Amino acid sequence: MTRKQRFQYVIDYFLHHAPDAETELLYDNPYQLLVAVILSAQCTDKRVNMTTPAIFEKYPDADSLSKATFDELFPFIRSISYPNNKTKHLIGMAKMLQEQFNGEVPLTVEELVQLPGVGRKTANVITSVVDQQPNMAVDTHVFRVSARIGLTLNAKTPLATEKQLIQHIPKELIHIAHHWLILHGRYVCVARNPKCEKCGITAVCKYYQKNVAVKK
DNA sequence: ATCCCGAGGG
DNA sequence: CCCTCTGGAT
Repeated sequence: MTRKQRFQYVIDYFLHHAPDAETELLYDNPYQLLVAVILSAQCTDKRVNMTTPAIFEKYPDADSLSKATFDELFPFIRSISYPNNKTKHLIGMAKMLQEQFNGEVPLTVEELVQLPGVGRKTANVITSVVDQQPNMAVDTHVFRVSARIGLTLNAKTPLATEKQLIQHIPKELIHIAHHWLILHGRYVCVARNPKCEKCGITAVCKYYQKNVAVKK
């Protein structure tokens, strides 16, 4: 099977089985999505969603969040990974939104990565989810799943994974393909003991063929 | 002990 | 490239 055929098989499968895949983070506008994605670093979406409603109620926009003090905001974030960093990042991010972007979330990767707490992955999430830009955010799930299936070849960094995926996935499908890989990684192709018996694409999966199929 | 939609700094 | 940040779930 060629690499092109592998991509085609995977795309066809998810187009049929997950045509409406989308983020599981709770949000109502770009500002809320940005806050949620910053909080999601090394933390499950489920746990982020437990904290964001209270944050959005007290800090409904960049203006109110920019005026928060560390001690006011910290308790909301305390039970998430890296609460110190994330509290600082959120306030700093909101201040820069106010000072440089009229309180609105910019929708280019170049502008987004200037914000405290926003790196390439977060910028790709915002621009692809809010604006359907053909940017591929590579998180731990996308990285792992792509490597296992064989969508990526010898990709050792998230950036390498991003470039290979963008090269092989049609532009108009990149933003949804991100969610296909995320959700597949979260519920089926999990890090430890992947649930290959539940997986619909083992026929083209390098990991399955190497580690599972041979033992049967 | 390992993992979760990483970012910043050295 | 490396390291640190750092809590909860499994």
